Amino acid sequence: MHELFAENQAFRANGRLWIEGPADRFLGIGRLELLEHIQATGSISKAAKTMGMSYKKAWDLVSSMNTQARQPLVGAQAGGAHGGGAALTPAGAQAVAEFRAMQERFEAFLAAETARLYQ
Amino acid sequence: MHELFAENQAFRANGRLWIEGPADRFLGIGRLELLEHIQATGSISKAAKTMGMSYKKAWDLVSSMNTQARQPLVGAQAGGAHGGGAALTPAGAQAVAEFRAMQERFEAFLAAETARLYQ
DNA sequence: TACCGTTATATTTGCCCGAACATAACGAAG
DNA sequence: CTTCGTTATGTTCGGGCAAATATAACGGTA
Repeated sequence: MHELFAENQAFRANGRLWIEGPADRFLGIGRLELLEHIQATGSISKAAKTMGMSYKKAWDLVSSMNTQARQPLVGAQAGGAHGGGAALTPAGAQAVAEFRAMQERFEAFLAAETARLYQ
Repeated sequence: MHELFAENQAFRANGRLWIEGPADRFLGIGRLELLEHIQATGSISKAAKTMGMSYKKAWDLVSSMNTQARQPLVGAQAGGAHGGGAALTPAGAQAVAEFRAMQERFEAFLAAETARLYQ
């Protein structure tokens, strides 16, 4: 393979990884980061803002995950002290931890494949 | 993780894998299959037709690969006995073999990750 | 009870990417 | 020198999906 690519190692293996259900995508890197931001901020709207994402899109993603999972990943309440808020359920926290680990194994795979291009 | 997913194992890990250069995507599963069809048919247009792809799109993909690689992956000639044709160069055949193997390693990775969801 | 920031949801707008269409050149063969 | 199937390339068109916009409801608090 090394003969095919430039000496400066300009080429690399890359990819996308996700978990999908029968109907739709369930969890990918974008949804993972959204969950992590919800975990950090306690709010869907704050998480969306920090990611440069519209609230509607963020809410649609959360809705997709909550309806597909056996148990919701995000619990939210409208109204109240500061307008409301959202937090990860235990299932959500577990999903974040597990998929983050899966993503890291995938990145290790990609690094190994990139190295292989030049071995 | 097993508590998050249904007993019927409806969820699975999936993904996309490709090799990218400094400017653009270089080789993915779609381009790989195109190269394999060119290899089998000796023609860009026949390969495109069997894949249900427009000739222009197929040619654009071939052009992208040929301009990014150190050596062209596909050699083609217009005109002649039966209008011309196209064939993989040795570099093209090598790229097909190597990326096909990479893709199969990726599919093994996905199968292992899917199994892990329910372990 | 007015206010505030959030959740929740529908509708409209806009834009980009791919599909479709069009055209030219090539070169052996008859 | 016409025909044929292919390579080669530009341009136009349309649909689908993301973005933007709009609106309502919620429920503590002051």
